[in-house]
Amino acid sequence: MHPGGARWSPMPEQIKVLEALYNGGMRTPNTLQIERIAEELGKYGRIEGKNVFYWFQNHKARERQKQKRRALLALASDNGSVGFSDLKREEERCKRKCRRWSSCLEGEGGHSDRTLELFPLLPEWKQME
Amino acid sequence: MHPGGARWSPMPEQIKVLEALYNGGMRTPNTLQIERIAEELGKYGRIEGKNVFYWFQNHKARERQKQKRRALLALASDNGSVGFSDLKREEERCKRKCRRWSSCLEGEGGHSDRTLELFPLLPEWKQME
DNA sequence: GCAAATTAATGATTTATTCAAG
DNA sequence: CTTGAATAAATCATTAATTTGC
Repeated sequence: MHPGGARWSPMPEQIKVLEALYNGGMRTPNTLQIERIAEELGKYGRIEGKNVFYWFQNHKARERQKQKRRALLALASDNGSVGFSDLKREEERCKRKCRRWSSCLEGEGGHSDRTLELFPLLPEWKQME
Repeated sequence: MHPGGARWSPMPEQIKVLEALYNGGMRTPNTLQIERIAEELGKYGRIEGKNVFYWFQNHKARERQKQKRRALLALASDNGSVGFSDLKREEERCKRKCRRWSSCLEGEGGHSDRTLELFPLLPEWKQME
């Protein structure tokens, strides 16, 4: 499972609590709140603060994604002149293009550091654990 | 200066050390490295780990920006057929368009965020700090 | 010279995107 | 495919340069 070195896999009870908090309006809990939530959720399984932090980040972002898709879909069904797949295709084209601009001549060679151990020094972070 | 609640303002010596590390190839130091660096830089003025973390993030990102601009400029001066301002304008157009897609019908009335206190766990979770 | 007004740098957060485990 | 984890890009906010009118 994940004693040792695997990623956190939330228990159903933990998810229920997290979603309840989210539906209650919580979006970016601060350190203290995160600690308390982690402590509470610890009753149901191993968990640490950063898991709670990431859960909110991801859930918020992915709700936005869904919302965006729904809106796009709604627009597509309203307007007969341009179909959904057209919108979708155009969006992809644009994204690729933007990515192109962004990564234009990025490398410069240089240091082959490719950093090893990563870490999340998260905003509002302090010696969790 | 910044005892209390202002933002970190790096001393010249601190900057020199940070830049030396950066030029040496360091990009995303891990927690241990950050702590050591912060400890070292603490000799020259108050500093904490997250300042070091943010410094590397920002410095890396802004070096990329400069690089990108330089590359774009170089391309522009090489190729007479398409001017710099053209590239710049097209980039902006695309970015706006992408942003448009992203923010399309974003709100949709969702939660009135700052409402409801909720949940038996976390006594008094509102009004943190 | 010298503050008020603007603008450029940059520390700190948030959001978007990507990677990879399962 | 879903989603935890991590990085990169965009944005916000405050401070320092600098310009400008007196």
